[in-house]
Amino acid sequence: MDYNFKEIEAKWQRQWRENHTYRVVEDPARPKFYVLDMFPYPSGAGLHVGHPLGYIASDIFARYKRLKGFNVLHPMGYDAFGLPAEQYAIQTGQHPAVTTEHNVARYREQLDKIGFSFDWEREVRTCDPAYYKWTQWAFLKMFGHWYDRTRQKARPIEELTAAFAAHGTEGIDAACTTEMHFTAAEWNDWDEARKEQVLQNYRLAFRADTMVNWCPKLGTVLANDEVRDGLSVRGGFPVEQKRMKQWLLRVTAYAQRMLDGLDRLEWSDSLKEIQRNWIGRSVGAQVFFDIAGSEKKLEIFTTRPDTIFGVTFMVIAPEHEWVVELTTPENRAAVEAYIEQARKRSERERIAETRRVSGVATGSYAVNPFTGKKIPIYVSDYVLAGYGTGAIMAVPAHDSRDYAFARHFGLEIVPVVAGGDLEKGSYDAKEGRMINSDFLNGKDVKEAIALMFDEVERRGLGKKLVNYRLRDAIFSRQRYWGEPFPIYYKGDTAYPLDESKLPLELPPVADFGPTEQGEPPLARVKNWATPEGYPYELSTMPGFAGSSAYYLRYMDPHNDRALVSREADEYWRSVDLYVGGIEHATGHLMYSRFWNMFLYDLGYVCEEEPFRKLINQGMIQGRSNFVYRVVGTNKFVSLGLKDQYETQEIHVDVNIVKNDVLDTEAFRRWMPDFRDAEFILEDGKYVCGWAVEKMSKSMYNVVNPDYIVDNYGADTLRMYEMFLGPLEQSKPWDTNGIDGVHKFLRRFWRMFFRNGTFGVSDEPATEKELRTLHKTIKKVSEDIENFSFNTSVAAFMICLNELGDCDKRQILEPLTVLLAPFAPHIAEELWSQLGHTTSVCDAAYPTYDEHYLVQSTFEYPVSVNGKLRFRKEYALSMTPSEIQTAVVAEPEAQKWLDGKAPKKVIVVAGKIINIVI
RNA sequence: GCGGAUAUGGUGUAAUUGGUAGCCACGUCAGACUUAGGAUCUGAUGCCUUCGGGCGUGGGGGUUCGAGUCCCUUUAUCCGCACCA
Repeated sequence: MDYNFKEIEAKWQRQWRENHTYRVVEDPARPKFYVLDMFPYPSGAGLHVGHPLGYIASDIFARYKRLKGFNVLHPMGYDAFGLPAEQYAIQTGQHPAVTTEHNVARYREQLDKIGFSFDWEREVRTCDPAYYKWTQWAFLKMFGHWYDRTRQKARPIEELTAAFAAHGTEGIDAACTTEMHFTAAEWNDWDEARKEQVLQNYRLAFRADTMVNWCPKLGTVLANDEVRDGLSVRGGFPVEQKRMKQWLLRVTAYAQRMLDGLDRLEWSDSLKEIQRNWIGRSVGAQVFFDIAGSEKKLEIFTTRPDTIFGVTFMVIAPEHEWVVELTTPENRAAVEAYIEQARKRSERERIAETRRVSGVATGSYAVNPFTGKKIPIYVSDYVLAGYGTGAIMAVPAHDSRDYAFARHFGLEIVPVVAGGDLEKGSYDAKEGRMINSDFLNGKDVKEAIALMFDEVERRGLGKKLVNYRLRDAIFSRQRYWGEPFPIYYKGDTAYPLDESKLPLELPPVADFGPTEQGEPPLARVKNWATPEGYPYELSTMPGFAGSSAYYLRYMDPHNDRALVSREADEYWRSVDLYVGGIEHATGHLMYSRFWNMFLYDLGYVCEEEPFRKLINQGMIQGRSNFVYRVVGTNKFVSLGLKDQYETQEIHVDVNIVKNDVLDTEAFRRWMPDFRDAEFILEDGKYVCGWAVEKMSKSMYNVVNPDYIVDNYGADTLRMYEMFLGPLEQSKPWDTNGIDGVHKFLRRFWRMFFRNGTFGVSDEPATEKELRTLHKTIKKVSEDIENFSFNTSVAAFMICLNELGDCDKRQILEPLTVLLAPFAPHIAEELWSQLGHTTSVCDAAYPTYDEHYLVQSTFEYPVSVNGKLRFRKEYALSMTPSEIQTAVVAEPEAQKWLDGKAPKKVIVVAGKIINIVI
């Protein structure tokens, strides 16, 4: 009987579905394990072979844990709100809900073919009102809370208003947009709208007028992680800076906790590093500089207060709020022109012109608090409005940008650390002795920094401060296909919708683009307002809103009274293993941690961190094939002969190429142009060229998992994807080589059959066979635990090579279970043929017996003068000196010793030997 | 500029974690069975060689009896951040 994977896979997939084999229920009697994949955005293109890589790895791990006796939660769902469906809707007029539904069905079909052990009864979709009710709910909670920095915890906003009413801002250390100071009397005197305006400064979800990334082409604002190199990540359209009133989440309140939490997570170092950089903590000093002829003081942030004696000018960002005030009448025209020019430049242009020095003097002067000298204040766009205070003290001697600026404008350059040559440029003086710095002279830089922190504080000039690069997340999008905000307005004041009114469902619209007035699509909805007639917010939430807490929803997906019940949360707690792409490092993985920490503060979840261990699978790139057309003809020349002709390289569909050999008949059928193609062959074959490129339709290198499943089976696909290389490494997909894995499965299958009929022998296995079995169990299990799936697949192959044509139940039965996580269909079929009536999923994972692995002897390598000459087995029980004697007495050793007595015999840790002559 | 990662046969990779480099596959070559093979099975396959051996893990140096592995240095590629004060 042949290995008919088609029949077997269809049969078992049907059985699993009918028997709800992978349904999971909370069971306090069993230990839990939560294995999660990053849920996909169901795009119109469907899955290619790269997408399931992570899913296969997590499925193997989930199945392995289940066999080990864990109650495994392994769910799947869809991140269904988002831009592509909406862009498609604008173009075609098709409702995104319709295309999304269609794409979801297609994804499901593709996923099912691969034989995943998902509990589909827990499926979630972010665009489902029953789901996004809880996204809106969390938003309302954030709106209703502020962050107490003293207690490092989110607290209800009512506690803040009570404190304000009792003693104003006195004694309150809250995360806020700008520091505010007012008394209880002032607070109590304000009307509701004014109070609300003040509270927006503290709420964790708040509305503010800020500089945002505006993408005109998409007609929406974007978060920082959605912009790269001045272009939108989705679509690649230019993004510009614009001041707009937007909803934001105060993620910066959690910056320190998110930073500290990283140390406790089992994530890769590179991923942690990306998040650390993104948070960008830096310790420095806030220093106020007097402005000559003004009561005001200019606030700056510096990490190098030791260099203040070298400050010879100051620079503020073009967007700095005091620009107008600081500009003297005679400089007004120049400054205004500069600001106008800076405003017009897109982010992209600013980056491109990074090296060009530009700026203009305001005409005002500040006073260096330590030297007492008057120093000019400039405006330049090399200072960013969004970081620190938007103003800097310039130390041209030790900062390359300040240096370039000073040179350009002929400003004084004073070195304050010894050791560099200022003619050549600035030098960053991270160490060295201070000079030109009064009381700091002769001191070491590190010492000077510490002294200056104290001195700045003692003189009342400022204080030590921690600054973060992380910015609050812009949370509104002027789009249709997202969660509506549960917010309505009375005048300009925002009010939260009552929780009992959730979900606030997304209303239908006929046109998905912005209105003529440039308002979001929801402005087209008639009566988009509360029953009382107060208008709702017109923007919707961004893509990351729905994905920030989906892992919690899987724990209790049908609960309509809570995001997750206390019981379910306390059982599943947090994700034990999360598998997904590293591209979410600064987006989803930051927002989820923030969201979870917030819910943790409020007591809704019991773990502060959502994802304990995280594996980033590598990206699967495409491997394109080429044919070479002889220019001006319809002749195609094989790779090895192409240099003899003038050829044109043409992408050819990789699906009609096998092992780089073109199926010429299929090629003729592929496109009408090639129907009469002629071929110049080598060795009777047409060999194609190849290159690694991005997997895309236009390169004809997209390999569809369905195609592999149809031709080789899901089990082969699963094992081959793992065999391709280390999980975390990016690599090109190459169908060449899949035969090796397929052959393995056929060989395994054949071991259970004799002359076409099923039959295994009940004879006891030999010592050698048992040794192979136990070695394999140990190796495969350890490799799974280490996510080294490529080597575990290799271990299976080695096992079969060693077993030969062994047909013993004692060996084959445990191997079947061992193989089940990798190739569940074939394992299930063989398991049932072996006479079992229950699923192989319910089998017990085989354990290995040390008895078969422990060696009584050890093969010692023996080298003479450092050159390894031979190996010899000695008993483990021998002492080093016994081994020495034995080694020197070996005839082989004598041969190399050549009659001489060894000068030295080296035994390290009782096992490593070298003889020095 | 700062930070992270990677570099091993024709190809994907492996290496008991400092101990015979190249496991397992792909490919290639040879053979067997076949009317046939893009099926199956067996064997060979790092490079050079005067067949003694020599050389080999991006390059150079070091530590060590012994280095793919540790240290220094350098090059290349990939990724993240980036006028971040």
